[in-house]
Amino acid sequence: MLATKFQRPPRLSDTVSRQLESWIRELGLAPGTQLPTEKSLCERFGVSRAVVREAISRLKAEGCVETRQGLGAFVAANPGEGSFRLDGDTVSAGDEAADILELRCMVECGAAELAARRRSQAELARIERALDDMDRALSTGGEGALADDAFHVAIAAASGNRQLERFLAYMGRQFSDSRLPTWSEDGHRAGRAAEAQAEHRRIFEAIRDGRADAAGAAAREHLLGAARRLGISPRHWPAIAPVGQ
Amino acid sequence: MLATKFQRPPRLSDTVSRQLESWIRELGLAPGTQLPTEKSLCERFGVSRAVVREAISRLKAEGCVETRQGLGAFVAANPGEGSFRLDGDTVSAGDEAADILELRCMVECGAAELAARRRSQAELARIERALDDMDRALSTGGEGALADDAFHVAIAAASGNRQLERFLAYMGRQFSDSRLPTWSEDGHRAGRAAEAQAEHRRIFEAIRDGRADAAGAAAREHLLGAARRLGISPRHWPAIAPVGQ
DNA sequence: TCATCGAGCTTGTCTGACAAGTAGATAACG
DNA sequence: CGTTATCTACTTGTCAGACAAGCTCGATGA
Repeated sequence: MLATKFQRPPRLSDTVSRQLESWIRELGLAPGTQLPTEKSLCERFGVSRAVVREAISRLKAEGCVETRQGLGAFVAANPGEGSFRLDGDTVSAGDEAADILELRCMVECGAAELAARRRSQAELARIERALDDMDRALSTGGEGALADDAFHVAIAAASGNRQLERFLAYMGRQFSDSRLPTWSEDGHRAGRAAEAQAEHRRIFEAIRDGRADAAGAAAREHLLGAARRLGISPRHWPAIAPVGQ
Repeated sequence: MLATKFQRPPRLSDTVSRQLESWIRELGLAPGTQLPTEKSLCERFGVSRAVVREAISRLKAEGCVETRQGLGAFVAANPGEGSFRLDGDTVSAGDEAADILELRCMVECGAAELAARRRSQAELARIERALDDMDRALSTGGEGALADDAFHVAIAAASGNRQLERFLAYMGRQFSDSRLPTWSEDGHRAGRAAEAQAEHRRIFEAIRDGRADAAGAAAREHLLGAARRLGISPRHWPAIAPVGQ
């Protein structure tokens, strides 16, 4: 099934974009250098403009090309540095996990504050639904990690800031393991799940009541609690606790 | 010149790809799920097939969609897994520029607070050096954007959080244009450069004196000022101003 | 029952056209 | 002569319609 993937003839736009990319890299074109026009690329590669445009569209998505209507296409400022990545290996290492948690704390607190200011009824309901799901998981001893995820995603969405939402979603994915110790059987028994849920509820109530500062503080408490439950608390971490006091 | 970036109307294909992406994530479509056909997407978004194809091409490049000729388009195995990206094109749309600034504000304020707590003498000196460079640029009417960049990078480094530093460096790259209106000839004449520099100095002094809250507040003021200088202040933005009051 | 074929769908590619934005030359004006 | 306004040529962005290539599935026939 997947084998067919490898014998499928490559699409023209892929070929062109690959050639263009290596062309840029090999010639070491400086950022800002203008690329040939679409028309001349069509002639050079012997393809239609649609293909060239799709190839360029891909390079744009990869961040190594920018285009301006009426001007042309240019080598982007930082080819290859177009994205931010927290790679999985570093996430587990002690200090870096703490750093990431700290970064996440800043953003998550900000999201909670904004959510308290801007939440709509629908978004509030979505947050509460996730909260209820976790309540159920708590009473049945079941799996609550998914609802936990949904809870944080819903808060990010309620912040009304799409970029913030995307960034937190990204961090959440990288940190998906981090909820296991809380919602595992052990976590239920040791009361970690109940503890986390209490923190969740405080965040929700503050957002519901529109108390931005309280929401931020509750989020901070929750992240601190998460760090404790994960056993993370190196030299760096404690420093952020007193923020706002 | 590059400042026009912020008022450029977003391209249709960007809008479509963005909507498609959020659509996929919000519905939580499982990997392998088939997407609507290009034709129906055209009707749904009211655009031509070329636009839909470019949007999909972009999602393919981002790795969250795969297509098979004769079959259709499908949600990829790991949608948006590997990295986080604020791409240059989406930065242009007004609301999104505001969202990014808002996100940046959270992180930059946090960095300033941490820097005030953790700065070493060497890091402090590095910040001051960048500040002096900007002073020189100010008095000679010269170019200060590079030193401006160095200033913020130095603060991020002084936070002692590597991940935070990397993330701010990434955002700084994406936002490199944003300092032009401040340090351009016009910016010098209109006093924007002097204004920014005064804000810089307040941040530096708070960090030097170890006043974390003041450093955070000064950073917030600076980001608000930057937004003002860029002419960004849509519905979203003002809400973050009163944080901490 | 089973192999074959074809209609009808999908994406991939091509073509030609027009709209929108920019830079540079040209012309008009003080 | 210098400055401003306009116009032209060129670029990317978008549209429309067509055909090619690949896939699914049911009708057809042995």
